[in-house]
Amino acid sequence: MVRKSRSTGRITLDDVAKAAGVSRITASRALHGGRAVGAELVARVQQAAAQLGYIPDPAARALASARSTQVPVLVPMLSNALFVDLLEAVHRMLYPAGFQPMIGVTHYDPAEEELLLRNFLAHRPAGLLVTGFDRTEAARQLIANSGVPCVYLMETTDAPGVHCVGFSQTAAGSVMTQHLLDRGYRHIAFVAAQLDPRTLQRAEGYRATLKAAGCYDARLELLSPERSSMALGGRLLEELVRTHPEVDAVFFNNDDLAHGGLLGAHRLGLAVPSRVAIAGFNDLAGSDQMVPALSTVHTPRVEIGEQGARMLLQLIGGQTPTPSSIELDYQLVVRAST
Amino acid sequence: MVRKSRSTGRITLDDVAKAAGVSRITASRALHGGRAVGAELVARVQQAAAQLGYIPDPAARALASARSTQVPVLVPMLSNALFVDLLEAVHRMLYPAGFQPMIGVTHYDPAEEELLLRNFLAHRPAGLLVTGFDRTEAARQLIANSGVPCVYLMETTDAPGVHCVGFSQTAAGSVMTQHLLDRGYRHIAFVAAQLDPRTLQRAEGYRATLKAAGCYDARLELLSPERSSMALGGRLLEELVRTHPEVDAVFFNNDDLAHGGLLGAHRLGLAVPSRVAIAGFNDLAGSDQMVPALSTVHTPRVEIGEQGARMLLQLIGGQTPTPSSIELDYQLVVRAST
DNA sequence: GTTGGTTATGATAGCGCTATCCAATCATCG
DNA sequence: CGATGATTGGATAGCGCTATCATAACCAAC
Repeated sequence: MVRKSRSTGRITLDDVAKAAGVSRITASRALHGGRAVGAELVARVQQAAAQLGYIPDPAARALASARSTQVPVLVPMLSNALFVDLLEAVHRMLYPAGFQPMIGVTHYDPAEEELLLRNFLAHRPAGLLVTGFDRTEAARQLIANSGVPCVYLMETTDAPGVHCVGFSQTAAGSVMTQHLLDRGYRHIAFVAAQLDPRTLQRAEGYRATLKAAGCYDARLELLSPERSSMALGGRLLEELVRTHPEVDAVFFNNDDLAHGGLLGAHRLGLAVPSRVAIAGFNDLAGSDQMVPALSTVHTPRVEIGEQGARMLLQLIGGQTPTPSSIELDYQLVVRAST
Repeated sequence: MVRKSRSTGRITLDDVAKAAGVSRITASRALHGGRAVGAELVARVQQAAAQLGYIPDPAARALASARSTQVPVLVPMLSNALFVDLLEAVHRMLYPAGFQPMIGVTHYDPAEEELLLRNFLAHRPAGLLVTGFDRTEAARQLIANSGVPCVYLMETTDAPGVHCVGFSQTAAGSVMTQHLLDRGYRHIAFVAAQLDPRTLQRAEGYRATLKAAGCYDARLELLSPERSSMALGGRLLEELVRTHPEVDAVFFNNDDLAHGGLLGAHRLGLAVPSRVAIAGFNDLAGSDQMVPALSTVHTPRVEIGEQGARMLLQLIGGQTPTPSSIELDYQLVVRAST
């Protein structure tokens, strides 16, 4: 079929096909391997494509095949280094496999996530990576109805048919609390900001562990809806020490809060850990540099990104990954601050 | 024209047009405003679209119009909070205007940037935001030949026809150096990592200012190709103090290095600023929380993002922004560490 | 040979949308 | 009042690619 062009001078598959002396559809198959093509033709087409500098038009491919190579990755926030590490890992896995990760930032807002999802799904993505399970019912429906393979990151569930990679936030919260108990602290505060579900799960771990030890004091649990930051960590530590001077250890729910708390303690002239112990969560860059070095829980965000991406690639390839839910290990990292 | 469908049950513009009793092209124009359409028809079409839950297919739009709504934003690194702030600002401006910012991370690697550019340009983006001017010749050509409006961020140039928003890295480097001189320091070291062009420009400002004051000592200039990090900052401070004990001030090229340096000084038992003054660059979150609080240069990355995005929107709209080069102000922030 | 089952290649027909031209209507003006 | 131009709606023809079905070629088995 001959076609007249209103075209841009762009090199199309037709040009490649002509140069290789084959039909357009054969050129397509030779380049993208939809179906068997003779080895000699494949070579000829690939050479022609390389020589002409052919670049496939992703819009046309998406339109014709009802699938793009895009993979939206929805994370709550880029200012949390946790998610930057996660995104790097995801990118490292997906990009070489021919997929285009598209970063979407939800700002911890389910409504915003729903909007992003709606927009991204219009692009007919190859797959989908999202953070956690906390979303609007509409968003859930969008994912389900789209038929796009989806892997959930950071948290896990046993629900059948749900593919996820994460770790037990609750258990990780417990472990650090237990460590503080083991060290002999008895007035252990918990400080959290940005009260997303994972934060609350860690709080749950903290609470349960202290209750089991008979040391739980609700007044030592500070949950702030504000955005997590060093400044907030400092402020909350100060508040805590002023209103509850008996506090002898503070478990900050995030390393940035803990950094701020540690520095706040310095400002107040409180010795760490002798007057007050400080613990963090996530083991972000710099925690080992603090003075004293920060005890924290190292979370497997890189592995989550890698394994989540790998699982998604399997789903895209039509395989059924087993297990469908992967729970990874975290690591208690004991340093000088406790 | 009637068309048989191999379709997916997706709601198309045809469905909307039918429901509104107009032709497909009129529906398209009513929704996207390419050309004038009667007010009553617009209302009817919009209502039909809303009622059916119509979502335009971006791939089809891109294919038919040779333009998508995507706007690649290429930044060197997400682990530098600077660029996260920049991206947030860009997103805030572009998204409500109907454009889809696509984050691309170059890892400070021109070859990787070129690859990203090649891939992104295949999507026929509406516009392009890139960091600085340091790229491969091929990348330059790609941008120029694509005809896609492009705004350069972080640095500025007077070259005609180049649209850019940034600040003078050199001058900002000078200002902090001058501040240290004014405070009476005479053995001022410069510590940098990740030697991108902007870092080198700041080094240039440092060098020129010290030379003018007759205080320049090349041995106090530490340029490390490693990735910037707190750990590196601590390590380099230690090295500096060991090999050049006369050093009385250190200008770290980035706040994260400075944080590490400050903490390194603590570990070594060096009083800040009396034994050694510490200065940073960028005024990242937490610099005001350090003990002592970190003197630094506040850089206008949020404004760069906003104004860069605004400029790009003008270019996309066919306007010619004046001026084509915007140089923004930075702020010397003097705190206790100097 | 003919049948039947595999490949390997091609022709055709869209994917869902917009560019472009054309026709119809209406206001403006010498 | 017809000519002119501006404005609004529609018909047609693709954008660049792949799904789908048909066709041709080949080999094994009766």
